[in-house]
Amino acid sequence: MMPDSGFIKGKLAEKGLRITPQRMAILEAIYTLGNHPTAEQIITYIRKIYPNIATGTVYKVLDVLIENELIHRVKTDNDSMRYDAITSAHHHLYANDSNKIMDYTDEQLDAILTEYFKNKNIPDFEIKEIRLQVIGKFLNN
Amino acid sequence: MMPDSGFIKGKLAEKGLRITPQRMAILEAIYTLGNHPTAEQIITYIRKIYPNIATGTVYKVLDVLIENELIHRVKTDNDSMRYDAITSAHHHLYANDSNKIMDYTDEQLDAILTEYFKNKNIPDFEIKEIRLQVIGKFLNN
DNA sequence: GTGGTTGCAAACCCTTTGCACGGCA
DNA sequence: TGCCGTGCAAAGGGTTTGCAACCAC
Repeated sequence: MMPDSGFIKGKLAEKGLRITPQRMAILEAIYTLGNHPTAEQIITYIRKIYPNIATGTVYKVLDVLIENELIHRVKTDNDSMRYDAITSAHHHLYANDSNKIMDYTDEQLDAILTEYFKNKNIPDFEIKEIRLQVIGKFLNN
Repeated sequence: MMPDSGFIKGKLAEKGLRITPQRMAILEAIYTLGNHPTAEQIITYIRKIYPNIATGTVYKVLDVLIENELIHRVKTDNDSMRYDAITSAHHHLYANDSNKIMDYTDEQLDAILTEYFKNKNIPDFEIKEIRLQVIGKFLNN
């Protein structure tokens, strides 16, 4: 996936964020890299065409993007943080032997969970988001 | 919750682990502290009665306990690691404004999820565990 | 113009590691 | 007794911070 710069610009503008080359590069990197890149992977990718970007800048921009809900942060039990462009609600499959993470989206599952929690109604807790982590391993590879 | 030392000893013995004062203290601390303590909270708690325990030892013991499935490691998006005595399969409620974590156990939910994934059967992926993270906030407190 | 952003490098913090000593089985 | 476990202190590594220069708006 290689979004054009208009798409990326739009995402930033939508949130009233200042458009800077760094922010565009970082957001584009996350969309392009796709598979839940680490900060390091994002930095490496961007430096190929933009060698001067600073590590600190990347972390600061990532924080801004998270605050503005343009990306998510994903963490596993024995891993550094990973970043993830927000497209729609989705769940994750974790392979605990290979550190791979895959998205899992299924409307039926979301419907089941919503229905379940509507009936359960946990007292004094307001649900904002439901995330499922499915842990296991990928076969044959 | 304040488990007696026989209970703790049993847990270690069950797994064929050598019984040492440090291991007993750490496991007992996790049971007693209850609410998903951080390593630091565990260390502080233990040092009150056992001032000489080394930080490195605590981390090493925690790793051993995890490997032997006596405890779990829980991670949130903006937090250091937390530890959790394993009692039975359970899910977590995260409050993202207060860093609180609560356990959530419900057999009906587990049944629904198991049923769902049995029918779905994700290709090339063998499920070991399903964890739900419910993110939101606690009301009135 | 000016307040939000960036680059840089040092600081941070939690966690891990190596090694000699000590204590459980 | 032999070997695993512990203490200690230093190193590690990803992330954060402070500040001056810079540039989007």
